[in-house]
Amino acid sequence: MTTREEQKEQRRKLIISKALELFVKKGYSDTKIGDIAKAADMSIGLMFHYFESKEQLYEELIKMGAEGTNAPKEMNFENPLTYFSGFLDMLFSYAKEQPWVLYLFVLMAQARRSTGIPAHIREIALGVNQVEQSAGIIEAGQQYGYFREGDPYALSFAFWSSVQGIMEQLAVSPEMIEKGQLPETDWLIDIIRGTKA
Amino acid sequence: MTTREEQKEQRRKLIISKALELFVKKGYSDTKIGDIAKAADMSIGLMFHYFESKEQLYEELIKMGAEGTNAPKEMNFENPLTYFSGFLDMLFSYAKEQPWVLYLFVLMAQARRSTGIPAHIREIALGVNQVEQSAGIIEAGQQYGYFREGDPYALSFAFWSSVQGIMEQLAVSPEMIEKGQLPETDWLIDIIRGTKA
DNA sequence: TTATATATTGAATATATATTCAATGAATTA
DNA sequence: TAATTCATTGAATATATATTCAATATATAA
Repeated sequence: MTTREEQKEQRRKLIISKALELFVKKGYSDTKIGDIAKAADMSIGLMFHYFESKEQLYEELIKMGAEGTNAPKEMNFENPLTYFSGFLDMLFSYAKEQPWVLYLFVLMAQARRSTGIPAHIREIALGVNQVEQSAGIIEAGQQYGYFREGDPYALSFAFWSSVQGIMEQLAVSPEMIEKGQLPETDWLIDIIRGTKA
Repeated sequence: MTTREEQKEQRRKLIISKALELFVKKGYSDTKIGDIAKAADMSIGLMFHYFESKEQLYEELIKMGAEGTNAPKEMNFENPLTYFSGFLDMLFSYAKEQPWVLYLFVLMAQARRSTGIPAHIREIALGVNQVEQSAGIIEAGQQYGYFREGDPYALSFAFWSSVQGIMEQLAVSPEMIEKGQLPETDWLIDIIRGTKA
């Protein structure tokens, strides 16, 4: 038997999780409140009992993502390459077990790019931008030969945009995950590492 | 002095080009007819004089893309790697001069992925899918050491999803293009080529 | 020049969908 | 048990936006 508080918390989590999946797969505007309600098996009216608006629900997800995807900042690593490979390994391993981690990553990327999203929410997503930070790591690492030659910012941009493209596609291609046809970490690392012996 | 026919043709082209840019930057649903009308500097009513619906306008763009992005199929190449590098070179060079080539590429990619798009239009976009075709080329090329080891389909998927991610981001980041911070072809080729001496 | 066809507009309409709300039932508390 | 608070619903409302249309201006044709 669940108490009312627990019940409420579970409901909220259910909505959050269904909404996340839908937002990622259909985008913010194409995800209708009705879609979420149906996915969570409840009336539209009830949705508004738990979240005051579609926008606020979306904002809550973005805030979760803002915390979650900040993780790598705190990771410590032996050499700068493992900063990147470690993050990718995590993402790929979660892709199978806990797709919501992957979904959150994709959600953030979409929010940063899409202009159809309420400005103040987009700001939050833009605050978490791996490109800038990684450019610094790449620049430093280039001196020791960890990374290939080239504009550090452009390298960082290429790497993260690629990761984003792959994750976005994976999010709507469950069969790739089931079949075990996930890209390998090294393939992507080679974008920034370049050709080594 | 322009004749009416020419005038009409120019108007259509203007609408097409503004719509393409907006669809790519904001997505199908977030692009309002009013946005296109404003961008093309005409009334909403006039839009409907030239295109019978937003959907039909979008479909026309997708059909253009279906022809355009088929191009590499006809390219002949000395070794299988130039099949990919040639396509990338083209895309990057057009990114500066004729962004609409890049836009068309992105539009197709988005249409393939997004479920918010009318089904019959999405079908058209799905008909042009580089992943399948490239997987065959990669598989064949692997035997001669042109490509790295690994599931050919997964390699193709990784490559094209990366390209897509980069182009999509470039489409909304004009400053990257202006600053000349475009990724280099080799960086992306190394996803499938791997580490060579 | 006159008549006809096309271009253009702004206002009207239709529709989808977010949001509100009054009513009802179920759980909690006194 | 009685009173009160919370959960839930379906119907009503508000709003945004695609689409239609009648009216007007401008170009072409006779």
